This record gives sequence, structure tokens and C-alpha cells, in this order.
Amino acid sequence: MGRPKEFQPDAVVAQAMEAFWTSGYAGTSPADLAEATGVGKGSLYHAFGSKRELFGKALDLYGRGGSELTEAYLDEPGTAKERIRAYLEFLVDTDLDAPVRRGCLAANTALELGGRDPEATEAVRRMTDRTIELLTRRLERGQRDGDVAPEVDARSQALLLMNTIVGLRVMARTHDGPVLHGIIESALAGF
Amino acid sequence: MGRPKEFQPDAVVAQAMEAFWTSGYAGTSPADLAEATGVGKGSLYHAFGSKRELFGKALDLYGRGGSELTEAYLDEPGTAKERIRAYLEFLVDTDLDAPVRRGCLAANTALELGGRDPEATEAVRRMTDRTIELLTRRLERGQRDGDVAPEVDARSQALLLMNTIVGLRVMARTHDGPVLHGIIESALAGF
DNA sequence: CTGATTTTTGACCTCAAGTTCAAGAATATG
DNA sequence: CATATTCTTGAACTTGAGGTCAAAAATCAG
Repeated sequence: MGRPKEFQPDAVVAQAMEAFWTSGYAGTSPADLAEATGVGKGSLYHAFGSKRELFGKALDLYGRGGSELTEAYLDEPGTAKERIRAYLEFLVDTDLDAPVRRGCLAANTALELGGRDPEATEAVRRMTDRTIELLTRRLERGQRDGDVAPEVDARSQALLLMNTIVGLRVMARTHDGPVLHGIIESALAGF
Repeated sequence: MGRPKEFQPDAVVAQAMEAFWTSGYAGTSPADLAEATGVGKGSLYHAFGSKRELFGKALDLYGRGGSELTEAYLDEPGTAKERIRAYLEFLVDTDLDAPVRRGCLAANTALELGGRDPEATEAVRRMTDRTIELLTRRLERGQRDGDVAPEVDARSQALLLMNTIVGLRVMARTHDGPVLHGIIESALAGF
């Protein structure tokens, strides 16, 4: 009973995520969130408790989406190298095409709140580890399929690739397409 | 003539740099800067005009220091791989040992202001390009010295290394020593 | 010492962030 | 319909950020 919500919480979290992604945690005010979601400030507080809690939900959503996307790219048919290349290029191209270069919410959060906010730090670490896991599995499968050399240490390569991804998403803020694509090719030469 | 300054501008910029490095641009208030430098808010404004201008000087100082440090590490005797390894390990270890994981001011700035603040973005891009240049030269020297294979594309490798460095300094926010050192070793296997 | 000049100090101002709250609106139950 | 319950709205509050300014303090030229 009671008056029904006039918005769908999931949709609001998704829109809040976009706002945080574009402007950062500190850079997104309650007023901005109200505008981005179309929900009154008061309602937001009523529904989510605080800006920080809303951000937490947005981060979770981002993690789930990112994980699905990574899986989708890596599971397409092709060799490990082809699929990983496609994935990296997708990330970079998406970033470059966007009207505003916002990079990766996880990386942004790592730098903005890393160390200072234990929960956010943990959330980012989990996302990262999840991606490392998926990359490791894809490389191991490549070894079984015969398209990745057996002497490659899948986990080490996956860690290096993860690190490369993080680097790319920061460099996308300051450098252009050719440079980023060159980095992708060099990184792929490692296995 | 006139009343003499009671502080050394360079020292103040250095202390402001530390504060910005630790807490970010937005996260460092004029009050924080006054406390960090020991100079009154009013005096800071009188001397530097605005928070943004002070930050600009701090960024420049950081760039000069970083450049000198990179040169110093790469110029020590040893093979290219040895010196680059020493440099990367220094960066990572410094970060890990610090009481607060603050990463790299340039990378932090790229993510906090990249895109939104043209001057800051430019400054970061210049620093990055400078490091790429130094790494390229060191690899080329390695090729002349015979400790780097001649078929290596020095510039591409340098770009990849730069990207790895950026990645490391973000990952240092969420991951621990063994992981980071593992990444360094994998990255060095590429040339 | 008197100005002229520059710096320091601390009070003060404005604005927005982040949050709270009281009042009203919408629904379900009985 | 009366009531309980939940949601919405907009005003209001508190705090601190970023910056300004007038007055006092320190120096040097004459």
C-alpha cells in the first residue's frame, strides 16, 4: 500500500551512473542527479538514503554491465587474440566516439576514491579481478584451441592485459586514436 | 621596496603540489592549502591569483621533477631492460610505501580534469610525451649497445611502456605489491 | 621621519553542496 | 469514506568552498 513510486529505481540508478561516469563522484551534485534522473532531490534521498549510497548502486550496475560486455566480446567465435583485440578496440573506440571522453567509471573511481573510500576501492578491485579472470579463461581456452602458445602464462598475460586496459582508458583522456590503437597492437604482440 | 614576502614561492608551490597530489584538485580547498603551506589564504590569493593558477604551477613542478627522475634512472649504467625495470620498480615501490596511495599526479589529473580543463589536459599530455621520448631514446640506445633486439620498434615499445606505467599507477590504488611486480615482469618480457 | 609600495591578516561575502523535513498527494485496506 | 502508509515536493538549513577586501605591518627612497 501507500503511494506508488513514480519512477523505476533501476532506471534511476542507470541514469545516475551516467552522470557519475561523466562528471565523477564529487563533480555530480544532488541537483545534477535530480536533473539527470528527472526525480526530485527529496525523492532521491527518500529512495536511496544518500548520494554515496546511490553511487554504490551505480557502481554495482556498472560492474555487472561491464562484466556482461566483456563476456559477450570474448565468447564470440575467433581466436583469443582476435577476440581480445576486438574487445580492446571496442573499449577504445567507444571512448573516442563519445561526445565527452569519460573513460571507465571503475578507473575513474579508483583514482577519485581509491584509498579514501574502502567500499568503493573494494568494488573496483572486484570488477578488475573479474575481468582478469575472464581474460585468463579466454587465454587458457586459446591454449586448448591451439591458437595461444602453450608456454604463455595465462594469468600473467591476463594481468598485463588488464593493466593495459586501465592504461588505455586513462590515456584516452589525453591522446588520440592512432596512438591508442598502436598501443593495442603492441600489447597483443605479447602472446 | 615594499614589504618582503614571508615565504618562498617555490617552496609553497612544492607543498601545494603535495596537497593536490594527495587529495586531488577539487579535494584540496584553499583552507587546506593554507594549512599545508603555512601561508594565509589571503596571501596565497595575493601571490598566485587563484587556486587553479597555483595548481598549474604545481603541475609544472611535478612535470619537471618527474622528467628529471626519469632521466636519472634511465641514465644509470646497465642495459635498457635493467634500467627500465629499475625505473618501474621505483615508481611502484614508492607508491606502495607511501602512507597514502596517491599514485601519479599526472594520471590523477588526467582523470579528474582531462577533457574538462584544456590547459591541464595539455600539461599532462606534454609530460606523457616527454616520458615516451625518454623511453624511446633509451631503447634506441639499447639497440646501439646491442642489448635490445634490432627488430624492436622503439617508439611502439615506449608507448606500450608508458601505457603500462599509467596502468600501474592506477592499479596501485586497488592492488598489492606482488600483482604489480608481476605486471612489471610481464611488461619487460616484450622486448 | 614621511611616503610610496608591497605583503599579511582575518573578517566577510556569496554561492552551492548535501541533507532534512513538514505538508500534501496518491494508494490500499476495511 | 476513514485510516494507515508511502511517496513527492519545495522550502529551509548547515556547512564549507572559493574568493575579496580593508586595515595593519613591513620595507625602501628621499
